[in-house]
Amino acid sequence: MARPKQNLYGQEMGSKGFLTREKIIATTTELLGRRPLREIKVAEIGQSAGVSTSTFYIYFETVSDAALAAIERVNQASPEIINLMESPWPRNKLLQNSRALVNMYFSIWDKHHALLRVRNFVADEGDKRFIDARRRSIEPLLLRFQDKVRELQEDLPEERRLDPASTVSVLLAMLERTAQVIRLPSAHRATRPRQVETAAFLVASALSGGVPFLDEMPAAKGQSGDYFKGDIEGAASN
Amino acid sequence: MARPKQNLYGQEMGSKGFLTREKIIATTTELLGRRPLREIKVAEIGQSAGVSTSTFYIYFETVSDAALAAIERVNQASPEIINLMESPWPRNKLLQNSRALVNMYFSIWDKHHALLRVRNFVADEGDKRFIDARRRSIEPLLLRFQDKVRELQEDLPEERRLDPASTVSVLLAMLERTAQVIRLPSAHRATRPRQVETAAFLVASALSGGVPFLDEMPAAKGQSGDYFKGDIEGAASN
DNA sequence: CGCAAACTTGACGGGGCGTCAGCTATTTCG
DNA sequence: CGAAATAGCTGACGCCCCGTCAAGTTTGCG
Repeated sequence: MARPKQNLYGQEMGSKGFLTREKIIATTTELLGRRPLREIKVAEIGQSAGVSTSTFYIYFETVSDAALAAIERVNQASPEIINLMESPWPRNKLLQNSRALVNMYFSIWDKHHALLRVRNFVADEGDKRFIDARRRSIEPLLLRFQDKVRELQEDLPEERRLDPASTVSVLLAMLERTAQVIRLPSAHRATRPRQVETAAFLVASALSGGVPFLDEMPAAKGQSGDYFKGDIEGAASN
Repeated sequence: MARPKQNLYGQEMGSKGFLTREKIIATTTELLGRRPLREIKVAEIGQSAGVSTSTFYIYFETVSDAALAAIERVNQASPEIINLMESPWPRNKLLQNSRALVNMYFSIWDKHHALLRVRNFVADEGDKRFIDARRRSIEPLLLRFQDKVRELQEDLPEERRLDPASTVSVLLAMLERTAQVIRLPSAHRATRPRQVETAAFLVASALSGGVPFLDEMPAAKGQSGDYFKGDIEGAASN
């Protein structure tokens, strides 16, 4: 977002500078698809992009910064997904729609897995720019997801509803990580279609708040501490 | 595991060498708690551990290798968790037990988040040693999780059961990522206790295979492709 | 055309990387 | 015990990447 109008020297960027910057971003994107971030050198980007390292430093401070610019271009909320999330989800289509959502979500991760992985990793390290990039990228999805939670749980008695913000946060966490894990070789017999199926099942369960064991369900928004008094060692450490 | 008996020079390690190696691992662990992996220099580890950089290279090839050694020491399957997973889970305690499990799991991530994050990131990049480290670390949990799926779904008609391997893979993915995300500042009102609650709810749902919308549930192990025919762009790319 | 702003680069000092020869400490064993 | 063998440690060095700067080239505009 907020495409910069100046380079790092404070100069107004004209068409030539803009193109050079674009080429650097494109090259960085390309390299990140083939090699871990930490192995990508400024000299390598320069060589592939056909500019000197000095030129690189006119537009970016570090390789991570160039990667961030590439990451900002990834649209996690494709028109298809938005469209799906904004259409009504009748009860008898809940699982089908969840499945479609999961597949759409995974296909975006398939396409951009290197960039999205780096984004999340650096964000997890606490880098505010990457945290913001992630937040901005998932926000359109997140808000519509929350609406779906409210929509699908409006029939439930209040005390059995799940908190929309927390529910969506956990669901997106599941989707993010499953999209990654699904790419790793699995020693156990977890196949992609079956993991899609499980993910869809969980999305549907959480969205609808449906539970088959209501008899023992306490206030759904309760404090978890009430039910687990074991020795949580340093649960708030670091 | 498989503590090396030799250093990288092919020498048998005596007690002195062993202690030096331990000190390097401990220092690496400590530094990783304060600073991202990529910023940690060999010289810094050496200085903190009271050895020269040359000594470092006798025991490890790179900083990542030292980090891997530190990671191998983390036991994700604490006795408490194993104990919980091996005890019976009566239906009317399903959610409580799930909640306890989630809290135990999160507390381990709280304690070792830096190491576990690095482990998963490097594994996701395709590094076999880190992939193996992750697999070995979660296996005790994973197997017992699978047993619970079978145990809790044995009453269900076969066509409604979830595939244990895929179910557990997705659940662990959810727990791993949620344990991370829970640490990030949340712009929306997702609080830790509520995210624990949602995670526990999803664990309980998946373990029991319970669904409130059985009427439209197809063969639970089906191919996801049957239900989503939209334009999945490059779902198997890269 | 001519000037100012935009753009690019080669060259360079600084610093982390990884190796090696040579020294010290410990162990082995006659 | 003493000496040879083995384990352990390090300073110094060459290499490569980093990030900057002064000095050049190109572009746009009056």
